[in-house]
Amino acid sequence: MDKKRKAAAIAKILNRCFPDPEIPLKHSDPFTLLIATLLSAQATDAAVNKVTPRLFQRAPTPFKMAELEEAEVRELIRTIGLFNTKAKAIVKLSRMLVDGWGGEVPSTFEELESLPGVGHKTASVVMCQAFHKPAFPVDTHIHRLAKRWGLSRGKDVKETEVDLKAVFPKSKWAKLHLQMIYFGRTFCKARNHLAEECPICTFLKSDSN
DNA sequence: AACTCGGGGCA
DNA sequence: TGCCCAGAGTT
Repeated sequence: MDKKRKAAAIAKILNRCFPDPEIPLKHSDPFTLLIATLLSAQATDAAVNKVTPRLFQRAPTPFKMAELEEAEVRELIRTIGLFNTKAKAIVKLSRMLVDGWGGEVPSTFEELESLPGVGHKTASVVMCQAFHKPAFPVDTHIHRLAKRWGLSRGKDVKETEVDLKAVFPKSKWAKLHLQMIYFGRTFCKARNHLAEECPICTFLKSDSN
């Protein structure tokens, strides 16, 4: 079967496993989602959810966040990995939003990626989850799954993103990003790959291709 | 391309 | 304990 048919079958299985995938603060405003996504780098949902209530109570908007001392932000997110780097980025980013964008989060890749602490992956999450624009955030989980499923031979996430965009319809990118991450965390783990219990591995094996 | 930040998860 | 991670920036 060709890759698009394989991809469609995989998407169906993912929908069954994770019908309504969530990320921290997915349904919030763009600023909150941006900060939560930035905090999520190399960290777990639980760790992020632990610090965001106090952080956003103290500074719910770029204007409020821009007024905080870096030391206070660092203290508010102290329990998260990379807290020093992230605190610096959050304060500077907020001040940039106030000075250059009237306190609004921009909705283009170029503008988002010009902000400190915001790379292509974080920008992609904001683009598709906050602004509902076409983007497929590809991280190391998704990179690994795409290769295991034979949907990409990309040697980095950049190449994998191109390959995945070619086989999945644009309307599904945002949801697939979340579903694939949860799937990678549950079944196709980086280490200790649970191939016997993995519904997609089972499907691909049973299929003659 | 390699290194660094950093607490947490997992073997 | 040691290695890796829902990345990004610097050298």
